[in-house]
Amino acid sequence: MTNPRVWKSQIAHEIRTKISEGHYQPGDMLPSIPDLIQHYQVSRETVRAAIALLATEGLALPERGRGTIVRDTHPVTMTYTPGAASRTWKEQTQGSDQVVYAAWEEADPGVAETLGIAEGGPVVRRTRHFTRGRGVVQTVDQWIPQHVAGAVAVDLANREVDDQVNLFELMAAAGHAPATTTETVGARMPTPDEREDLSLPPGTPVHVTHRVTRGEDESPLETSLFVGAGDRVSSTFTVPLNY
Amino acid sequence: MTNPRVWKSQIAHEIRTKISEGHYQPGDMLPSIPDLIQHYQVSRETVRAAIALLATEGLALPERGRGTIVRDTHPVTMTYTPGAASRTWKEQTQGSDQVVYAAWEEADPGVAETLGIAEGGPVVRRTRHFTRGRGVVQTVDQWIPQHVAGAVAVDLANREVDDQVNLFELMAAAGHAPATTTETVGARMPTPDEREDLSLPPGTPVHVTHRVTRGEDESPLETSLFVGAGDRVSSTFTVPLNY
DNA sequence: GAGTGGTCTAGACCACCAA
DNA sequence: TGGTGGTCTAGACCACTCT
Repeated sequence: MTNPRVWKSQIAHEIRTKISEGHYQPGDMLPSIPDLIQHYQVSRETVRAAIALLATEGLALPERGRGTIVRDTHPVTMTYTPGAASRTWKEQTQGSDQVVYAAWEEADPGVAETLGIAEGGPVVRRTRHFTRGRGVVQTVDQWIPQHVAGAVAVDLANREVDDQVNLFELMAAAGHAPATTTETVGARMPTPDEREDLSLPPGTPVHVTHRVTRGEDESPLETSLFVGAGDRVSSTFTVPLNY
Repeated sequence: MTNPRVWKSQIAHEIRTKISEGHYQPGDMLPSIPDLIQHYQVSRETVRAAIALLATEGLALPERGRGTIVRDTHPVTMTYTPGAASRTWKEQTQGSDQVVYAAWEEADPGVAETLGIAEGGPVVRRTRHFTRGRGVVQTVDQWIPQHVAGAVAVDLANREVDDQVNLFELMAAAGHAPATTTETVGARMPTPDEREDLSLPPGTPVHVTHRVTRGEDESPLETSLFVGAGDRVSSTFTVPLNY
């Protein structure tokens, strides 16, 4: 044979099919492990391996003492719209955001390069958590170079300053008016830290947005890294066409 | 104890740390399973479970007969830029795209709604594969409603017509000039089909873009669904700011 | 306490790769 | 042919939830 025995994939495939055909609805309990052992006449670990596969695909959520729940596949409940600010977040999502960290730091190589400053140069770093319902849905790290942060009328290294809209307006007032943002959007699996911060179930990717805000002269004014729960955050962009 | 025994997570954690600290570099081989059994004095399945964890996180890639390779964490090698067309794809990435399917179909409910036509109404569906190096990197499904597809000077249900730029120009020539696109970007784990099409290693999410192209009067002209390998595709948007 | 999933073991056999 | 990872087993013990 070219293949080893196939129980694991076989069982996973059958359950996956039953989910996609609606035999098992989101919220339903899957048959218990002992039931599946009976049904397929295989060992416990084999059944668990099949379920684990479905879990990493985001289709099932095993819970100790209760059973295995069929997950809602794409409950994309929230939209982050770029080029807008946290005011928009609140309006659109009825969520909230909170500054959890703000301080002067030395720019690491990556940040220094995107901001066009010297490595190790002074930057303000601000970390925010965006919340909706219970639980953090997106985290943001923001870096602002000294020549911008120092020109602004408030102390950005202070957690009190918590409104993005004001920040952009303050920048404008300080002679650093933001003109455009460039956002690069990608996906990857979360680090263990991110899984904890965002309470991610197994098999849920994160949605990563790297933003650079520039002034009229194209000089970078700030850069941010948004990391959102892949099953709860998406981004919408509208772009005029030229072809 | 509140926790069961922890070997699996413990071993995974140690290896993960060694990767992030550079003791194991991308491309290196991890110690073999027998070595790790020796080192940690645990059973084979326990070691495999730890490695499987790292694999689903995208950090390790076990290969039969060879060993387990440390994966390159974020090799985002390619950029899809929205509002542009496949001409741009070729210029930017030195890749190619190929039409693998083109035919008239009946609109399913979702497509019908986004296109603003009747459910089951006639649409042209076109599927393309975007390739770079060896292997498909992104697949696209596109739906064009009859009043647009029928007005265009070529037969879109024919696979020969393969250039997106021409399509937009053809639409314009037929009195349906595209004016804007709205793109919604998200992330999720792939279906088994997608894993095969895109040759995705375990633990790699897909990067999903849902696009709607509209004319001057906001009427939908086409909709597309882009599904890309999360470790190879990202999207970049530049947006003028208004705050 | 009964039932659920989580972890671990010791051993077996298989598929694949490279020398 | 020897080493690597992949699958599977039968049984044990543990942690958690619900009644």
